[in-house]
Amino acid sequence: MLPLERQNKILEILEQRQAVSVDELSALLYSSGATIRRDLQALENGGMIRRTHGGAVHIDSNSMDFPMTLRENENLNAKEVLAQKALPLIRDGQTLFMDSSSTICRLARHLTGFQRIRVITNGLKTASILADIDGVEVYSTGGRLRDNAMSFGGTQAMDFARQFHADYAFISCRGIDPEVGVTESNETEAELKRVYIQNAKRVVLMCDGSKIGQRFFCKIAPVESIWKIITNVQLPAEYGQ
Amino acid sequence: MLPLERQNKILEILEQRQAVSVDELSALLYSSGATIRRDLQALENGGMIRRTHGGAVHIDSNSMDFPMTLRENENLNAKEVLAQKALPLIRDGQTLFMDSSSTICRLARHLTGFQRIRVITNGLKTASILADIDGVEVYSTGGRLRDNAMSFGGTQAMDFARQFHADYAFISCRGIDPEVGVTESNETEAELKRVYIQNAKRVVLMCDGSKIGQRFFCKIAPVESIWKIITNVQLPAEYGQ
DNA sequence: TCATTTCTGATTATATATGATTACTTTGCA
DNA sequence: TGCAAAGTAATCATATATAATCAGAAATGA
Repeated sequence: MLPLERQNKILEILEQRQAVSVDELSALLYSSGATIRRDLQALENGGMIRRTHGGAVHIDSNSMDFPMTLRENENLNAKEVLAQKALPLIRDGQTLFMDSSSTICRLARHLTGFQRIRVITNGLKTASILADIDGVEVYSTGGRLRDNAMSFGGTQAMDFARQFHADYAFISCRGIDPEVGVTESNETEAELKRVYIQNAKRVVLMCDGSKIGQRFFCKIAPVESIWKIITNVQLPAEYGQ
Repeated sequence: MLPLERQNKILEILEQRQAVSVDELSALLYSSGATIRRDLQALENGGMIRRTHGGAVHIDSNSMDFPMTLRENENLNAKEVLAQKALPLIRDGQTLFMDSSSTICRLARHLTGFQRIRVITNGLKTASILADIDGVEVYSTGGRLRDNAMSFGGTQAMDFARQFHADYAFISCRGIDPEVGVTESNETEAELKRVYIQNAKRVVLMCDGSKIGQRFFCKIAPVESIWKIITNVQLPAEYGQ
């Protein structure tokens, strides 16, 4: 059997079964263990499978499409908790602004089972996740793509967002403080969040405890303009929640 | 037997079977191993098949998506071949329109090593790939995200594109025919491509041989408005190339 | 017609793939 | 923790496939 033909067969087998052992492949494909191992190594180098001791496992194709950034992996639990708290607010037929942060992106993953939800976002990853969810109509702001943040910004993005009015704006921030209000470290991101806030009926701020009491350079809005703060810690009284 | 006739037979055989060996082809087509090997090499250079030691395997369109290590780059597929042909056209400092097709997306992956390239695209994946490349400034059209195509479309996307003027428009299509011109099966995608064509100095059409002579519902542009057609087969004279 | 180019198959030196062997690593269990 | 079993990577000899070269055959074009 030809080398690539054999490797293709291995891939086929791994699409039907989650995992397979070297011995099984060896028997199925009439090749020695050494040959199978070399095939598996080649496939792994190409990113097609993942090796395990004694065999290989399937890599599912969407997980490799957009490799998770480090930022999303850290504090995963906290973000998941915030998403679960936010979810009950949402109803069928609503229109939502969602910023490009990884916290809000986490919420996007859970937007399943709704009908006629409309989302306007400047987050590339959020948009691509929502694209796969039935019942969600996605609008992306477009504009200049900010390299490291995977988010759109700039005049065009703001103009785009201004065309809509939403039931909720789901936003995150770098810091929130009773005196200074909600702050962000990047002006491009901040100005777009201001647009979201202006054009939404209710503003939901989602941030973990580490942001509380922090102050950053760009002011987004005073605490009073936030309808609800969703966080994983007890909030002091000054936040008016 | 003529060389091209023999190569077509090889392709036919490989459409029915996953893989075939040089010896088998040699027997089936009454030619020496050397001749078969030369045919296979030609087909591989055109991106039509993938060579393996002892024979060749069929290229199936999903498996070729992308994980390509350096060593695997020697095995080119059709989209890769087109990308390599298009690359020399591009110069530092230029502005490019790129559509959302997978063919153009492949070109995007190679846009490395340039300076001050500006790209306007409606392709979600193209945008996210370019975001990671230094020297490329990415603008995404935004607009309604078309679920299955991972691309933006609609009025907003068109309005956005109209704000720019580009040196090149790199577009793909479903069909091209000397009489009907360039066609597409989806109107949303087609109307955006028309905007790209109108606002670009030169239009480069990239498509593999299977599109030649095909006609689809939505007309994009006549053949004359295409500055250069990049394909992996010999073009008949009527295409004016 | 002849000259030129392209194509072909034989030859050979080189490169690749394979399975056996062996020494080493990981795993799981006591 | 340490030991046995299972799995692996490295090496090697062998078989097979390949690219490179060449000379003759077939097509091409003046």
